[in-house]
Amino acid sequence: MASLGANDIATLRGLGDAAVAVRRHETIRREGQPVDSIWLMLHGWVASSMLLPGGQRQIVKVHIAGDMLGTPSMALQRAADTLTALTDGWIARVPLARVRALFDQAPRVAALLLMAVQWERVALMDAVAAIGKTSARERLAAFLLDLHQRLTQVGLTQGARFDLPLTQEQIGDALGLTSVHVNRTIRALEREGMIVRHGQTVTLHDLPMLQRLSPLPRRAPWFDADWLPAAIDGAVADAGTARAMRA
Amino acid sequence: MASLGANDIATLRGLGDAAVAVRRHETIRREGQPVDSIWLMLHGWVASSMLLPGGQRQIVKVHIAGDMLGTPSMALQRAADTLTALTDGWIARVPLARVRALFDQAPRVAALLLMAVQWERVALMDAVAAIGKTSARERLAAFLLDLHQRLTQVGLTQGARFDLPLTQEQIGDALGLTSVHVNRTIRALEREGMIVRHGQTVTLHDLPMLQRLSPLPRRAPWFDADWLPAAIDGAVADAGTARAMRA
DNA sequence: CGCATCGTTGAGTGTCTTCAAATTAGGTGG
DNA sequence: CCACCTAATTTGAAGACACTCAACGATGCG
Repeated sequence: MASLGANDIATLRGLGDAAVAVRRHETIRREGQPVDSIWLMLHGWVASSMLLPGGQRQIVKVHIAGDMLGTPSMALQRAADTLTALTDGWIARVPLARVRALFDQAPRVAALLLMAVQWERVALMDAVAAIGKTSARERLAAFLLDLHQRLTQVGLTQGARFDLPLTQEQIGDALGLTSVHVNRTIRALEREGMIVRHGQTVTLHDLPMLQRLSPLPRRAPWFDADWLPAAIDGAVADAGTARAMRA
Repeated sequence: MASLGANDIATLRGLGDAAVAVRRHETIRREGQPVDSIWLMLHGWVASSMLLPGGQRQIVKVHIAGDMLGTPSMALQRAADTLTALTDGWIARVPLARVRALFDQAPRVAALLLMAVQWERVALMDAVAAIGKTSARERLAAFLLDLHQRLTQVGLTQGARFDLPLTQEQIGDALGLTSVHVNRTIRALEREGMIVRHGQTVTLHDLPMLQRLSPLPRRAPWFDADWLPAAIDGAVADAGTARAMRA
């Protein structure tokens, strides 16, 4: 459990209802809707986005397998973000009441949940810094490295290669850029030999260079077993949950 | 407790050590340092900022009285953000062990803490959207409105007027702009009669217009007593804590 | 009163955007 | 399996918003 090494997404579904399939472009939950549940992401890609009055869409987070979806809005009356499937996938609903119950019945899991949320908050701080202060090149490098790292943790990379099922417009929405400029930036990195593309597949061909270009540090999580309240419902469930919380 | 109406910052300090004074420009905690505590903010202004390799500084959050400081880094081995006093003020340290204990001893407070953190996460999502997709004018309007609202909740506004002890460079660091452009934008809003300044004092002279300009919605928190686990240590402490958690 | 910090303004530059169109890829039905 | 249609990528050219560099003015503190 300590360092998120566990590998059973299945046990994590102890919290959730039966898995449900979602299709590409499908809206899981729209912003403004009342909040009554969160979701566990079992397979596929989902974007959490916000629509601005001017019609622009900002993707706030790109979710992958193992992530928890929609949790920020649990402190709100109406959801702040829209959850849209970027690919076909599988999700499992978790009624908020079940999350609530964790605090009484599984304080250890509740504490892990808090840590996971704080981790997400740091990721958002990184995003603010990247979007606010860095160039398109740097932002794109950080974006690719972050995805590579997260995908590696759930076994969805082949070495430096991984599948990136986002359109350049969606990448732009995530990075605060237009699709046109995303394209130019991607092609520049490609021309310089830092990345290689084949269809949706991206290979980080010069990782050291990309890391030098990225403005964001790699962060070390701190899941010290001693920190947390005593276990109640067994290490297996915890391991799965911790993995889910990586989102 | 339900809607954060309570008003005793003092009780919230039940969690914290004795108050400590900080002076303007003083660093409370530097990024990269090991994490062993958080802080409650009793008085003054504090910036949470991140330093990028290029030397740029991004202010990720401007903290005011009643906020909790440094909590995102509790999921990390080393702190992600630097906490710097923007004005003289008072803070109270809370060892992480005491936060940990909440989960076993006061699940209701722990649940409130999670909600407060999620609320902060939404604030960061708003920041990402604003910085990523909006103009300097819109961003500044949203910034002023947000501060006005938060300051009002802790009784630090006089109607539409409040004290804004940030330099234009600091405002720029928070909004992803240079101080020069912040200045031009502020003066434009001023020229158009939306705001009035006297020294550090700002008056939102045309609130409806500013709200129309701001790209961010006003968000309604959801602190439903029923949602939370049963109270353990009394409503008074909860009220104070909830207020603290607004940060 | 002098110095440092902060605010203000001008002029020129650059990164990214907007607008537009051509090319390529992907998916569906015949 | 090809034809077609839509979605996505790619490229060009022009424009805009915000940045950089620089200087001057105001403000406040010691």
